[in-house]
Amino acid sequence: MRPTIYDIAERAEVSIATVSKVINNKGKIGEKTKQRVLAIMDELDYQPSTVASALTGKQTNTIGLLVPDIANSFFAELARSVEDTGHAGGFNVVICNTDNNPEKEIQYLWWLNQKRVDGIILGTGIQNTKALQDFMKQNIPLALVARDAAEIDVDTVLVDDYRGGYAATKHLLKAGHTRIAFVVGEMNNSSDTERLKGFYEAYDEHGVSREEAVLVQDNHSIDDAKKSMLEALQSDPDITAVFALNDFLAIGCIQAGKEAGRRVPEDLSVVGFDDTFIATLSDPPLTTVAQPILEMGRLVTQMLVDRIGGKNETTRTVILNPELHVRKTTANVKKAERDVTNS
Amino acid sequence: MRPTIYDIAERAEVSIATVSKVINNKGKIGEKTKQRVLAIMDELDYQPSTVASALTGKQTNTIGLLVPDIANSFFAELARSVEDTGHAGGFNVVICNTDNNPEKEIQYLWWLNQKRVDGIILGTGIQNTKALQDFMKQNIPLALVARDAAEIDVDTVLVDDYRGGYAATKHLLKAGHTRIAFVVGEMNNSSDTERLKGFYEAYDEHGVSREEAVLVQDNHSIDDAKKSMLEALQSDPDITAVFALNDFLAIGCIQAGKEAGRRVPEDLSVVGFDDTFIATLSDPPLTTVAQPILEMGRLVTQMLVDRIGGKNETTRTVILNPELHVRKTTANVKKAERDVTNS
DNA sequence: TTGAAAGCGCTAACAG
DNA sequence: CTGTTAGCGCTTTCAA
Repeated sequence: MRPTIYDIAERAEVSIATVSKVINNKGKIGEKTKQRVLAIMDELDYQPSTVASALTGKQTNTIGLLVPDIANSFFAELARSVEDTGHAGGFNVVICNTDNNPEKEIQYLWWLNQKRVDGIILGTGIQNTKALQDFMKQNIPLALVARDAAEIDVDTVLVDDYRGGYAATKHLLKAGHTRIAFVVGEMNNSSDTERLKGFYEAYDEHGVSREEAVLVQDNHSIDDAKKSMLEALQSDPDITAVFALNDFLAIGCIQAGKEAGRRVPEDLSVVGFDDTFIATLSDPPLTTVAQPILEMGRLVTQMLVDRIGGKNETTRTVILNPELHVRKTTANVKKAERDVTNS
Repeated sequence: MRPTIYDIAERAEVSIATVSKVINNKGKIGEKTKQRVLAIMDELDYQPSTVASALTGKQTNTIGLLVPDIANSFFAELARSVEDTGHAGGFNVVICNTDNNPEKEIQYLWWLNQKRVDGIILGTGIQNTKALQDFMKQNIPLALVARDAAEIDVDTVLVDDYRGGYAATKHLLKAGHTRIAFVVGEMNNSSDTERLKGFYEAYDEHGVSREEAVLVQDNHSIDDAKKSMLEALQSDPDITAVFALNDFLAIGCIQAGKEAGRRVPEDLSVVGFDDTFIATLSDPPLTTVAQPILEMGRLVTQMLVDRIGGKNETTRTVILNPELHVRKTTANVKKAERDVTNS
């Protein structure tokens, strides 16, 4: 069996209290005893049980991370950043895939609570606000990332989605596009709605009627986006550009464009969102609104760790600026028309 | 504060032993008391502390997963599968990114041990065999996935890398390619060496001299692959095909090809490995040797969970068959020559 | 059926 | 400086 603090105490001929003190480097212990105890701990491969010390009021040094799907690059990259930062602070992180399923979200929350994790990062929308507020009575540190939830008062890190939507749209509008497809998932979270607001704001500012825009909803995968974009392109050939709310959907749109015989970017401009690695690997490389994923992960984790440590009193919301990364999937609409004529 | 078993017992006017029994559905308790206790637990949002019960001999219901980098799609998809399967069995999973760094590998192992996780899945090469064997004295259930380690006796799930390498190469050879670049990372694990063996075996079988092959090593990223492939292509224009050991590297090679003015697949055929989602999203879609990632994750996790539960006595090694998925990045070399002549 | 009591491995007063 | 002791929240005999 694994050695316990008693085994160490016995072999070192001291009390368990003394051993505990050298483990935690607390109180005063003679240098000699300390060395002796240390030597024996080493010899026996002794490690204090986190389980036992957690029971006596200490932490579990574990945090939970809820995301819709870790296989989605955005969340994978975010998780990497969270884990790195947590690791640096002595924390392990347990991942939870919610699939945006309200029941799984709540279930995971309670599971983590039962395991006495020290804190939880929510990278998934919590649909059931009531249940969440109930949960918060447990008083376990929470932090939000890439999600906004005005109803609850917790540390939050996100990107200015409104500006992101605005920037992407303006870029397209300036290139002469007016009939733009807005390709989105469920449109059930603040990110989506904020981006749409920015989208419309740009329309207004350019004096283009919002009627010109075409909303393409309910896209949950590359294939969904491809399919619905294909339909949109067929029923409305005037569409010359698309703004997709994540890089995956954008890739689907590029594929749809190609399948519909539209060259990208000459005949169809595409802008994505997130700037995960697939944006650079796409062909052509994708113009997209970049979220500083790694920084977001680092920030939330740091905020959560600080809160666990009892620092920062008031809750904070950090809003980062998204940045439009112009690559090769967007072109001037005039150029597009000229090309079409020539071919 | 969170309610404890004592609070429940008090309110229900029974002993904590009774409460414990209804929690675990053990022993015999009167239906009435049972209902009363249950009602109170519910009312108080009571959840037994995993920490406390783990201290009294029960499990933590947590497993660890070590991977080089969760941001790498192969491991992200694997992690998703592991988490799903674990979740179904009542386990949470904590992720650990090792970056293939021997020190991090060992450190994580001991961290997890200290937290008393019930088992660990190794999806990363453990370079330090000695340290690993030392660790195994802790007697904590271990399982390997996508890695082979003949030195240690643990449950293992992997793909037949030899066959995978052979299949990919044969596909290229049959298309008339002989000068093939073998693009690999560090070549420091069994997967890589086995695939190389399969690669050479195909050469031998086709009566092509192994001298024809060109090894391109030390590629750790898309950019690495792109760069070294570009160099290879310039210094050796006779190369007409490449076999890259993962999809990322393959994408880099496609990019290199395009940059070198080679059309893919007409002037350069590319075969990857893994079949992560980026293979379908690449342009053209990537021909690649598919690993059944989800199944692999499901299997190891199930094996580990079974072992934790005290089932399966002897350790097992499950070898899955890789499958060549032919898509659009490979073409006949003759056709390539003809095309070149025409243009 | 129910309960009393002894631990699980560790921490934290409080005494010496 | 070092040791004694009382818990932390739960499980598990063993009696009643």
